[in-house]
Amino acid sequence: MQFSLATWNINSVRLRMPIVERFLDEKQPDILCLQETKCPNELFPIAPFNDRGYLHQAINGQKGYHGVAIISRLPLRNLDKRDPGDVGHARHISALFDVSEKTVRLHNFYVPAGGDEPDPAINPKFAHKLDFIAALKGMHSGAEPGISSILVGDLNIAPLEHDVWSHKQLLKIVSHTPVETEGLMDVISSGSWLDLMRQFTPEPEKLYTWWSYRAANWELANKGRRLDHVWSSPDLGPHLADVEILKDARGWEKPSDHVPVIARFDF
DNA sequence: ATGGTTGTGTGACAA
Repeated sequence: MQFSLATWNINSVRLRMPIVERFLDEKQPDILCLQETKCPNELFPIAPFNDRGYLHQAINGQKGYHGVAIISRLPLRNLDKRDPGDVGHARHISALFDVSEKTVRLHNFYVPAGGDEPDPAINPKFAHKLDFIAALKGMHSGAEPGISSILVGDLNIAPLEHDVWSHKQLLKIVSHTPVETEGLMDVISSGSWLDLMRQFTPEPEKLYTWWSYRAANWELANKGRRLDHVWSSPDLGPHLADVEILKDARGWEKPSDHVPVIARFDF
């Protein structure tokens, strides 16, 4: 059987429902993980998802900022949420689901962007981002015996040289500073995570999931970064069939500045 | 080019 899972920083779920519906109709993932929903739970637009067979949701939202959600055709259980730094931000939710013979713990993260100054001593937003890296470092893909793991989301870090348009020019830019990139690569190796997006597309091929709104022509300039990620425990690696970055979505009407990433598995 | 754009929610902040 095939199973597919998508992640997308949507930058306001209510404003973007037309392109969310288009995405679901065209790609039909079994599970969609959203970040930056900017929507209180009681105002989350459930009906368009239910109409398409997504009867299960795990939502952690708040007014105005942040917010994450897992939208699923498969039942979700054992919901959990974390708040690294204990600042009251809705930036994580996790759930268990069953697919084929596997039980999977799915984590959906929205790591803080971290502001402009990459110095935790003077920039509390960067310190908060480092709290998330520390929290991720405490997570192992084999944390729960007998349960596989998938971790997705907008991690707001482009860890590899070819995850950005210019490694040299971005070394002092938040999202690609050494403390972030080395931190995230430590998380991947110490937690035994597989970086699924790089399984079939290793460096030096460029991979981007985000293009700034501020470019006059995002496509022509192509100054992208890979800020969105899909990781799994090693046991799921042999089941990975394909990873698609839906770059076209950056050109849809009223787009998010991030595009969806879809991982497809054969079980 | 130390700019530029977008969203929330109606002023300032986050990204």
